[in-house]
Amino acid sequence: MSSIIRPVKGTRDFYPDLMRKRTWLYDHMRRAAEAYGYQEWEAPIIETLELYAAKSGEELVKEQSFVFEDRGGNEVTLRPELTPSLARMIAQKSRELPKPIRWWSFGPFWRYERPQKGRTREFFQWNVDCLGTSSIVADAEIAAIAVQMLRNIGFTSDKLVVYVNSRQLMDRKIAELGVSDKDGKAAVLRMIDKIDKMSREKWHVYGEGLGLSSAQIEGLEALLGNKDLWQEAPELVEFFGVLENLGVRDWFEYNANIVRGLNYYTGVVMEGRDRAGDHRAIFGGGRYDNLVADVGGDAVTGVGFAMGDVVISLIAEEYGLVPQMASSSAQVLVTVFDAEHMPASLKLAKELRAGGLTVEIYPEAVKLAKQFKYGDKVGIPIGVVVGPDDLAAGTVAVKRFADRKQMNVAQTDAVDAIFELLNTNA
RNA sequence: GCGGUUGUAGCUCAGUUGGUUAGAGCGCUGGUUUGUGGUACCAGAUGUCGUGGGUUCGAGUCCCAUCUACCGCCCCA
Repeated sequence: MSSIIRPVKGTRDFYPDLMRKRTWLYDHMRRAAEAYGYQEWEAPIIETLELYAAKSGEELVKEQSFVFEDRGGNEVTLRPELTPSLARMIAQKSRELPKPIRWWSFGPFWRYERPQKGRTREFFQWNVDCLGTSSIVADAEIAAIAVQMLRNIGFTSDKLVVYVNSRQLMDRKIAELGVSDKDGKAAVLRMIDKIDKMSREKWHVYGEGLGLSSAQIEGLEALLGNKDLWQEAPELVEFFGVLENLGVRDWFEYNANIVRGLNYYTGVVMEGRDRAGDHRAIFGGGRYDNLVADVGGDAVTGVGFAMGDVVISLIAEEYGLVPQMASSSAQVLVTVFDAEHMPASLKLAKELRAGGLTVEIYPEAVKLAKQFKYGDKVGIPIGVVVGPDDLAAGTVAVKRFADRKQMNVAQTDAVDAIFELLNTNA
């Protein structure tokens, strides 16, 4: 046991039980994105370090990415996020792609951090982005898609919430406090991000450490406590208005504390959370109007969000929203009466498949009880038996496990009979 | 990088102030039932007690180290 080679720290082995849950999430993500006309795409999972160096968070690139040299001596990184790859790909084709560009993606990402609850080193992330339009409708649409997915899996707005803020608004307000240089503003944004994580005293000390006066710190505090601040930002007023029309306004709240860590955000920023506050952010996103130009392309504006698979899975499990799913994808288990009847079972399985059913055959002539037990255990709804009596009569025994309903039907009618059983309730 | 918790059967765990052959439930195998699973009853198999050292007449239990997973901090796309 202890000699089995271990998996890499922070990775998860997707055994079928877990894989089914991931696929379940993926299906809901796909449905939500496609409902709004988004196209699926994918980027490479390794990129040059250079791609991230400019615009992602500094900590992210320097300390939390898997960076290594390839055999040619080039520095490459396992992608820690998708948006820079998106910007790069858009930049390459920005003149030929019809706008708005509506794309979604789901794939693996890596961050070299200490694994904890809701955080792994390899994780899967759903990205939805709309580029080539500055309309606030795009910001709201992106937000609505995230909510759509959460609704699809059974969440309601009393459990989850999306906090919203505007980088432009905060920029303006911070400038009004007398912080105008770029680095100073970035430091204040980080300070805002920390307000919920430290005591008021510590937070004040932290602010003083940044060189802020106590008047400035108190001003900032008042700012963050102001629930109506959004009314001073036309983009937020409009944003909430569009959400109203899209029918999802109840999921959203203004929150001045939300600024998000990424450096490239320029406008609306958002963060999905559980209202109970027991978990990390479910998704995060915002508008990034300069990113495509920053990787060398024409100016193409964009807005998007990313949802990791880990936190949403934890919360969905917590609220009992993940359905029980059968292990086997088969609708029918063809049993084997004894070794002599194996050919008859194989032929029957072939015919059932030809009739459009998914079929597992039991590969050994063990006693029927064992075969039935197996079929029930892996979640196959129907079992069939072809024994000597059936063979002589040209029939098969068809049984629905759920209610033990069993009937003998002519072999030629088996497909219809099974579909009938599958389509009626036990 | 810092602090803490943890590790005993396939799984979830119990195991007294250190004491002789390490237990339970679930699961698994067989049987009650040689053409039929979910319940019930009967029987059975299964352990380098994470790893390496140390203390002791004696260690699953105490000490040290180490690894793993987990929980915080840091950071967070």
